[in-house]
Amino acid sequence: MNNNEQILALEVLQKAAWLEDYPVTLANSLVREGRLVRLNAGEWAQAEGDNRNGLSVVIDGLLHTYCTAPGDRDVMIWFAEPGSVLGHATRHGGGPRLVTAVCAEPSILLEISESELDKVAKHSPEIWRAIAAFTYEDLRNALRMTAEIMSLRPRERIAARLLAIAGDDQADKNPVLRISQELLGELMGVTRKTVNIHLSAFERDGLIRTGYGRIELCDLSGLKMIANG
Amino acid sequence: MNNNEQILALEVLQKAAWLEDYPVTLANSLVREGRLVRLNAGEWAQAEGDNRNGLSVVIDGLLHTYCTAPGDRDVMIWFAEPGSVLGHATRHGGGPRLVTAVCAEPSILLEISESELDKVAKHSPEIWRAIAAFTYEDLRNALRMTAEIMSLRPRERIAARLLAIAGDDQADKNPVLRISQELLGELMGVTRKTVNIHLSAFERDGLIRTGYGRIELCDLSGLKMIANG
DNA sequence: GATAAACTGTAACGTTAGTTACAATTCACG
DNA sequence: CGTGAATTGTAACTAACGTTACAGTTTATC
Repeated sequence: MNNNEQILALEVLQKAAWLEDYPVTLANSLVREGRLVRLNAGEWAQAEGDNRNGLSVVIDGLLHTYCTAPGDRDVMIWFAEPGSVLGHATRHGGGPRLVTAVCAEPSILLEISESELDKVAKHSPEIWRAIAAFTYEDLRNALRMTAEIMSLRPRERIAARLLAIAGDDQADKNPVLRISQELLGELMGVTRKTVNIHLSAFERDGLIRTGYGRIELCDLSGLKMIANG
Repeated sequence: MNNNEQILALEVLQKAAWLEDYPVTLANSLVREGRLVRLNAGEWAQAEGDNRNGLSVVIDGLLHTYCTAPGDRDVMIWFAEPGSVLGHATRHGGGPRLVTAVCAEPSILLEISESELDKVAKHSPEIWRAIAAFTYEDLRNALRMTAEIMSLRPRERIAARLLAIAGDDQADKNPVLRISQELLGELMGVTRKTVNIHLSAFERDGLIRTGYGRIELCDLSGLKMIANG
């Protein structure tokens, strides 16, 4: 059982974008040093402000990440899926964690503490380079999001976010998002009503098809045109 | 002359937050391997999408960083001052740069290419850890900005941004920002008019004093209260 | 299959920021 | 000093989103 999970963890690490350019031994070391943790839906993987150091790699499940704005307002930032990394790894503490991560489904995390990272780094110092890489990727997404919110109006922003959530699944079929309009609004800082209005308009124009907790993107290029103004 | 600049570069690196926990030899190596570049106001240090790798450390001057949203809309993200780092350093290219950096003043940059970084890393592999650290710091700022934009209304956002720009200069005197209302608006995604309305209100309430291209923060705790709703 | 929970559709109203345009002020540079 | 550029002040109008509330629909759970 535990063994199965270890094998799964190894597979996830090997396929993760931030590790794919590094030797397999690195993924092996991480699984060997880290601890697998099972969490139920609703449980917190980590809280913003935690001072525990180290990383948590999502092996299975789905988490939602939140960030706190001034005035104790939480805003949902993004999802963490298998392969995503939570937490940080700066030297000497380096300050509190950035986000709160809550399990949306039962999930499995691989937790690697600061000292365990040090052990891995002893034989594979390039681990820090890999960590810099995924942090940079997170930075890219955060900046993109910031630029979108600042320069796009809700209608365009909704189109842009739909495309971002769909990701690069350039499969042959139309991408289908399983997400409520309420959550969509939370993700982009508008109310459900606003989301609803624009989704209805998109559906009228044949760009998407909506259902109960479900959005099918039918015309990706049309959505891109809207996102681009 | 060049020697003076090298000494300056060394000082800046030694004082930079992301290097302060590392031995001085690391800063020395970076200065030795890198090249000092002088740029005039208006010149681009790097463009978003550039595929050159490597880092640029701001040694002197001031740059504005911009990010592009869908539809070729540029939004100003932040400033880069001495000690800031531009660029990225992921393995195997790792994709285009995130931001466009434009000199607001004549500036001096220390450019360190990917291969030069590799040379430094040969003797000091911990350089990657330092790079991960400042990338994480940038991520922190970007997420904070995202959370602010999503959850705060312009009035509160303006207060929050004023405090962020003032930074941690918790000197005895009131912080003074030298920035136009136009630029402020660009920084937080609202129009100059909106900035103007709220700044006027703040001034009426004695929180700030405005002048030509100048804002003095008189009541930091009052501004914090507004930022917190 | 029945009941509750979650999600979506819709509406009236008020607020607020964007748009556009122009005038007044301050500064920089010669 | 004096001219032009940059910055700030102001205004009327429009459009859009937020707020609040409730009804209708789909799914989940037992």
